[in-house]
Amino acid sequence: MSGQETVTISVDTVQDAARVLKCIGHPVRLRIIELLDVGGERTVTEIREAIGLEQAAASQHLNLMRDKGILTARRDGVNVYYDISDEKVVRVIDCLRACDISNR
Amino acid sequence: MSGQETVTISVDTVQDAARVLKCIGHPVRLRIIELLDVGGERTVTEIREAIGLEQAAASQHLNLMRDKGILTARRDGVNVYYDISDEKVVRVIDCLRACDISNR
DNA sequence: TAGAGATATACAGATATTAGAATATTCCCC
DNA sequence: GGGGAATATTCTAATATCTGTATATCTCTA
Repeated sequence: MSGQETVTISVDTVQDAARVLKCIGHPVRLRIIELLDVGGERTVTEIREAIGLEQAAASQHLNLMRDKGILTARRDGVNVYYDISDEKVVRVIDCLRACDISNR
Repeated sequence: MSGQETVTISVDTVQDAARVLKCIGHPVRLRIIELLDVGGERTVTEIREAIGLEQAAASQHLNLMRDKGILTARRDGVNVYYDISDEKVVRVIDCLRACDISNR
């Protein structure tokens, strides 16, 4: 570390961090992440029913998060199981809970 | 707590958390928060120059975050000093750094 | 009060997001 | 191979967001 660097998230990577945060910053997607964080991997249908989503909407949100690298998808026969791909995301979510960001 | 609740961020407050996250999830705004977190309160002009923003753009992003309760504004004569309003937001940002969410 | 610097607001065009409906694909089982 | 369930893709309309330009407001000082 140089010591003169004031921005600890570099300018280059701010883009990526912002992209992930923005993606998480949607009520439906946040609830999906919550669900997966608490209960582990789930089928699209399970997620759909737990949260109350149209099939297409569920699929779209899940794909979006997979594209961003937030979720992984694992096919098992007819089902596709989604799960959180990266412990880092979980830690941010845990921090959200700990900080109770919504209770202001 | 009832014990049957599986979603630890309640459905009601997920909306607010998502709103804050989405707001933070913008490269410019994330950099502004970074700047304020590291160096404390700053003038609009200082922020503007540090990040390289048009005056109107800076003002708009700052206002947006103030509206969301992320920043506070304090007028001192001709200048308006912005700062992070809530330790909670700082902690989420710190967590972001700790988790290095952008380095995946 | 006039002028100047700092900040905010209004508006418009471009772009992105979102939800829903329809359709397609994939996979298993018969 | 055919049927059916699970999931994905495509398209569209409504809405929201972003950026830039122009204009307005605020505050100090002369």
